[in-house]
Amino acid sequence: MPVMELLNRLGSAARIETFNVDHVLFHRGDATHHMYGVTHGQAHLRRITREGAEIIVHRAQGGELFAEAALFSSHYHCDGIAIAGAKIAVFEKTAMLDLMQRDGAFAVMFCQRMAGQVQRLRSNIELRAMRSAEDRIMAALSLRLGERDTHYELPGTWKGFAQEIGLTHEALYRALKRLEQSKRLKREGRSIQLGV
Amino acid sequence: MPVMELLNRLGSAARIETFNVDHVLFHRGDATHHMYGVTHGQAHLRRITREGAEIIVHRAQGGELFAEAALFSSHYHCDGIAIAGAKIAVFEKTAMLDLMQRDGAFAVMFCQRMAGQVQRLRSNIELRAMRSAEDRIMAALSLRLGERDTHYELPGTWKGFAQEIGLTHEALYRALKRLEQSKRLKREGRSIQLGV
DNA sequence: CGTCCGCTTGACTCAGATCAAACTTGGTGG
DNA sequence: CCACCAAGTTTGATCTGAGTCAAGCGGACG
Repeated sequence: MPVMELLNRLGSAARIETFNVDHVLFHRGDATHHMYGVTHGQAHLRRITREGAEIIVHRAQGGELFAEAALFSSHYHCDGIAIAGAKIAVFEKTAMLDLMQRDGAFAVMFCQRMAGQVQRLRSNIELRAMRSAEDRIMAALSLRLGERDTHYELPGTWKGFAQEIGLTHEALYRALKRLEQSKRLKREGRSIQLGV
Repeated sequence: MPVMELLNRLGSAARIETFNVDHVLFHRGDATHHMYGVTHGQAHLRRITREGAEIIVHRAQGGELFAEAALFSSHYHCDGIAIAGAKIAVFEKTAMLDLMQRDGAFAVMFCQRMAGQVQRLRSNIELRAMRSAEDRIMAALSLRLGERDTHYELPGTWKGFAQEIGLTHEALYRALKRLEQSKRLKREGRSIQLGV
């Protein structure tokens, strides 16, 4: 788990904090002094529009980095919130940047993580451009499968999957049913068989 | 323009190619030897689903890097296509990685670019989660505006804007009209005034 | 044993997609 | 300088499929 790796590498420039109620880690506009990593639970990036609506820009899960963009910006662009029950690793921004400058291999690894994220985010956007629920599901599954694979074990819940691809769970279940009826996939619980 | 910067830094490990018809830069599954940058025109990342449907995973514009993920992967995950009329910078993968390893500042800069992209992509996804065209437009504009700004000059066309936020141009124009009628914005050509 | 949550299905509604058509703008080339 | 073509802009009519609300089932977990 790279969050743990980071904790070791940074030594005293890192620590872990635990929150048993929702807690604001930073406010939009604050000067950036830290980057974070989620070790347990969730953390959210949130933005308030000028009309007062709240939009969640990102939900980080256990194992993921959080607010990486802080490294490259003088102030935060969103509010950062640790959700009740979360354990959050806190890294000194300057120490991180130093480490990247000094250790090329580390910098490359960090870039790799970011590149992976960019890839996944892009795929997700293109996915959501598909109007039809059925196409969207099939495309999402295709993206998650290897080239020749035809079987897939859903990591989370179907409801969660629906959210990830931008559908309501009802729409998802109905589309799944149609896909099964037209023999484009078979499923049993959370295990999926493509084609036939 | 950072693509140009890269060309200088990499010297003989970089070159520019021009394409007057659509051209496949690389196929999915090919070993990765190059990363690219778009200097003019467009390049697409494309994937073919097992049902034969084509999905465009990414459309890179002039000035953007293209297929950065190739740096961290042994083979391409998509097909890469230079659109007719494009000028594409071609960078040796190994030279890029070397440079990043050796030059910490360069690595940090590269990460910064990626971080910026991640931010924009995330915002975009959250944007598309909004059902209402009006909310979507207002939120998109809010994201592009500075905190206190109230005026904005649209960089591209309205039609392009519609695509970026996942609406048809018809839906966009109609929603704009409603927003104007309810005095939530005013516009004149491509210049926009929020509120009143 | 009760509660929570994921799962599943039904009925209805509506906002945005789609198809169509006209007008404007801008740029190209003769 | 004007004719012309391509692309953006604007509006109308219609339709459809996903959202919403509602309700019931079953398994997990304390």
